Amino acid sequence: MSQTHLDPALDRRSQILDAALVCFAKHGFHQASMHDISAEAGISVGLIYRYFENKEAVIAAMADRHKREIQEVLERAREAPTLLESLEILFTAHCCENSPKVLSAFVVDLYAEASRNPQVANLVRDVLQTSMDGVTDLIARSPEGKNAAGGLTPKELSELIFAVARGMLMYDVLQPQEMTEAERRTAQLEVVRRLWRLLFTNTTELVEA
Amino acid sequence: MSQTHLDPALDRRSQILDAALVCFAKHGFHQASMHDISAEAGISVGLIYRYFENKEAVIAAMADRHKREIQEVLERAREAPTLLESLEILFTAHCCENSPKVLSAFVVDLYAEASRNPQVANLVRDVLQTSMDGVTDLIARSPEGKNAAGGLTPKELSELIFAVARGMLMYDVLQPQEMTEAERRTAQLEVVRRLWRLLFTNTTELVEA
Amino acid sequence: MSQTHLDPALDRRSQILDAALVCFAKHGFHQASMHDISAEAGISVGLIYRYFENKEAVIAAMADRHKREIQEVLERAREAPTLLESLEILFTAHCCENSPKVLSAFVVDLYAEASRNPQVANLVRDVLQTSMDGVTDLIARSPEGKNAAGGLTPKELSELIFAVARGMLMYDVLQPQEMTEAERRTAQLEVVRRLWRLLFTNTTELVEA
Amino acid sequence: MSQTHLDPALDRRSQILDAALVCFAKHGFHQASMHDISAEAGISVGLIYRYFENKEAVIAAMADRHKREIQEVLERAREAPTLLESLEILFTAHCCENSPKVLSAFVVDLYAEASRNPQVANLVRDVLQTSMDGVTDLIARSPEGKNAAGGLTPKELSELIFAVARGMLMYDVLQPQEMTEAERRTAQLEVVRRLWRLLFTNTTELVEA
DNA sequence: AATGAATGAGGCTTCATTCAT
DNA sequence: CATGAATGAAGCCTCATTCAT
Repeated sequence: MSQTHLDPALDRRSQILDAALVCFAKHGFHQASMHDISAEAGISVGLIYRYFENKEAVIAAMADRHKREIQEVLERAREAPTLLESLEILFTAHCCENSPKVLSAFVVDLYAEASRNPQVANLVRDVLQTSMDGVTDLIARSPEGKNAAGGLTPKELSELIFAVARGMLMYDVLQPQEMTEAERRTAQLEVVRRLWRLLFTNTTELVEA
Repeated sequence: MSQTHLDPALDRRSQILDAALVCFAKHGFHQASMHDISAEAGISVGLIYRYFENKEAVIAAMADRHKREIQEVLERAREAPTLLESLEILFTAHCCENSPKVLSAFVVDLYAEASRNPQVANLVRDVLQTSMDGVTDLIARSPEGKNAAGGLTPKELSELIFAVARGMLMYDVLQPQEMTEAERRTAQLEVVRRLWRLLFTNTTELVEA
Repeated sequence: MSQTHLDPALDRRSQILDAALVCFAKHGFHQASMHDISAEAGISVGLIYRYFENKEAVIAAMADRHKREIQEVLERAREAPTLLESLEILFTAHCCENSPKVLSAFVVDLYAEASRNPQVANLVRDVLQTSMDGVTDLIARSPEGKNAAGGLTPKELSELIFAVARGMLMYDVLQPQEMTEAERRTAQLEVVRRLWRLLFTNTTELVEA
Repeated sequence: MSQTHLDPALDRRSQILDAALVCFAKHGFHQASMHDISAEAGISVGLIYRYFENKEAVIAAMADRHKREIQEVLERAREAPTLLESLEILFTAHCCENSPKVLSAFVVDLYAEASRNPQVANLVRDVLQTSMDGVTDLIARSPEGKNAAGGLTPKELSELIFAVARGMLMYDVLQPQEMTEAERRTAQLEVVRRLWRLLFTNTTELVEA
């Protein structure tokens, strides 16, 4: 509120990145033209270049902002009382943030770009590694995670959990608009919740009992 | 067999699609130029247009060929003696085909393209649905799958299994060349095997026993 | 003297022209951007437009200032006791003024610009004509010039002298930084001095004697 | 004639360079747009890029062609019976070639470009050095040049001669269209001829006589 | 069937110029 | 007076596509 106009330059950058996100999600990084972005942002093409060196820099800044958003979510997840609640926070965020909405298409494009742009690959790998390390840590510390099912280590569990989240996000881009995004997320959440319970319900205790 | 070289037009199409796969995986659909593809195929640009209406058609044909390859794998998977062996066949193929190699980058690009090209989306959704239906069926028929862990239905189990596979494939594009593709696949396979065993080892029986 | 700082607007114009000279010499008229000039002058872009209608006007003003500088030199040259000393004053100035330094590159650019900008062409032609007329006059009045060598008229002698000066200036822009500008000027001066002496040593007298 | 279509690629390059010469002379290197050149050549913009990497390459190729043309002239000059005739061949060519016409504006622009583009500077310096060395040699070998007037060495005489030629060429760009190019050349030739005679008429003989 | 020269629309980027503050 | 954010036309260059050979 009072912060809104503290730094107009940052506001502009955000405005441009918001527009870029929409365009990138709609057309892809390389199919979205600078003109598309400027139109979406309601500014002129030239103005983008006052805030970003070039298109590459816009993409990199988007990746960087994505990274910082994910890291924020990780902080919040760390503070949840139980492991499952932490995972739920992460999963919900990883799927779709609220403001600005991280569209699945953007994330898939980010990975596609990462496969050939080392700078982007580093950013994505970095944020992913940090997140996975955080979850590995959460698992290792939580009572449920200590003796997880299937003889899986905390690291492997973390890998599985993130793979599922990514895989579901990837699936999202195929969906026509029949189902609302909220419904889809709810349905997915139900499935992963059962997976998590399965992974972290200490079956050995059941056997012992 | 005897049909293989009867239709030279099909050979040309294959040759072009093989080249396109390499280029698409290396540069992405829209960053790869028709000239790149023609050079990779060792033919002239104009010749591509004798076999494909335009670039879009090449992409669509690639998606279509991908579909048929996956369906072939599904056939093989169906014939495996156990559910876990079926899954292994599918997982290995989904990661990387042998000839021509289906590179992870291509699949990620395919999903990215699907998010904005309805024709491609339909193809990808179709093949995925068919595969998932097939696996759902396999699970429902197999003794291990009937009463799976966590109260998950065969459909949900299938969703999980495919999500994990996709998620791991997506992760692949981030990897630098440190690890060979074979090693990575082996490591992934070990993790998913344990997941599958966990999902399909009927823990309720353990409790009952 | 007392007028020097009476008109701050003139100071601003000078400041801008000084900066423009540096930028024009470094990048050329059309490669130097208004932003370059404003940065070199340590002012904002907009301010330039308070003192000059547009970029063309800056170029024209530069040409005009160059003209007045040359005319000043001509005045000084006129007052020299001998023809050769007059020429030396002119030659030295034509090569490189002291403050602000008239860089050779600027002059070559000025002629290049003159070849397509009639306004600039008029200015340059005007100053050149004035200078040449002045020198023609000097020659005609001086005892050495009256019966110059080779049967050349004062006008032709003047043309030759200016052509040599321009040609040497043009040569300067090719030089790498090996030789200092001062050294180069000295070497050139030596050659032209001998030319002048050759032109104005009345050889006919020698013959007659 | 029969050579005209031996290599159509070379023809295209020549065609483009011819057009570029016209545009460069008319507007300057950086003011001439690629579209201007393509229009002058009667082809599309894209086609230029099949024969030249970029605009810089066109400029460099023009400089290179200029170099080869000058070298040809030097060869012809070498074969002239007397020193003065050699100089006349060189001077006429240095001013304006016939096919394709080397316009003065182009040469002035070339020097302007050389002052900031090292690649062009090297080319121009190279051709100039070769030409001057050639003339120095001609002077040193010729009976007239051995004991030139004014105590000038062959190298200094060569410098003077080239400076005059350059200076006159530079003067050309100022001329309005009143005088035809031929008339101007004739007038200039008359002056330089007298200079050359002055430089190379062995005055010592006069004295001795 | 096959080539690759040719086209031209469209993308990225720069920069002269304006104007609200 | 002075600033510099903002504009948008225009330039360079790429590339999907066509077509004469």
